[in-house]
Amino acid sequence: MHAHDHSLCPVYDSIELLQEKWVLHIIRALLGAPHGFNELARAVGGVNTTTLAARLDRLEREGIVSKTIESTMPPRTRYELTDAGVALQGVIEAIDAWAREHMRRCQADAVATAAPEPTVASH
Amino acid sequence: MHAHDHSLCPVYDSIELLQEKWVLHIIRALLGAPHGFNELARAVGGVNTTTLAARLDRLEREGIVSKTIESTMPPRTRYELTDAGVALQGVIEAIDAWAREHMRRCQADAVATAAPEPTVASH
DNA sequence: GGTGAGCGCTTGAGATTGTCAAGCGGTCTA
DNA sequence: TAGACCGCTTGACAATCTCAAGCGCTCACC
Repeated sequence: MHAHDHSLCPVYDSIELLQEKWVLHIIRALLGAPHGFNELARAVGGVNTTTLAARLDRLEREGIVSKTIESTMPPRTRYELTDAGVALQGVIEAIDAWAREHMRRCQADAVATAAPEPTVASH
Repeated sequence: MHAHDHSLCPVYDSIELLQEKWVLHIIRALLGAPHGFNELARAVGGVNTTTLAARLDRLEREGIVSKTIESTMPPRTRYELTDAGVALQGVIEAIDAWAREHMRRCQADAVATAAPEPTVASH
């Protein structure tokens, strides 16, 4: 692996973390509410369980997500954001704002003005 | 591949775009100033030229980066952010803010928090 | 005037990362 | 008693990213 000079810059490291595939999607989903494993997979939409497991593992080690086993049998787990995780709301909101402004793509904005909530994930 | 319901959500699409490896790094570098190709590679630190070329190509097609050929011989090109690209500053700033706050990593700050073990809820 | 370093990329081969399908043991709903 | 769902894991495969090298060319230097 490369050990470039940038690696002591926290911003660089954060980007490194956040750009892993599905990470931002996962955080966005979790900002809405805690989720179980398969439930989260569905909320995110398109991840396969292998990758999801790997991401959650990393995010937990990084202190962004916390995992609570509510019961082993029947299996029930809860993934939710830690304080550090919730703090990423600012990032998601910034993306959200940019998207609405510059990402018209296929749609004229469909659902505008429904929620008094500040922008976070809704399906 | 997947034609999920999510794919008409601009936020989902934006995340898809921004999480491609090196994209955020590239934008961050370009927020500082326009760059030539190799110069940009150095500023980003760690990208290889193959990937960088692919990213710039995509970002240009998405209208985030603009490429200006200043001279073909000697070769000199300038990559810079479009208005839509500059608008991503908010995203980078949000990441920046989060990083400073929650990305201790190398710092002797790792006291409380950071619980690797899944906490088991009993009720 | 010849050497070397720089420019903006591209190529083909290899390493890394992400995906798919299937499945384990179990419980809960019908 | 059948089926759907739970939280994952495995092993085989595909997509993505990386490496080293190099093309044609110009410039700064000795």
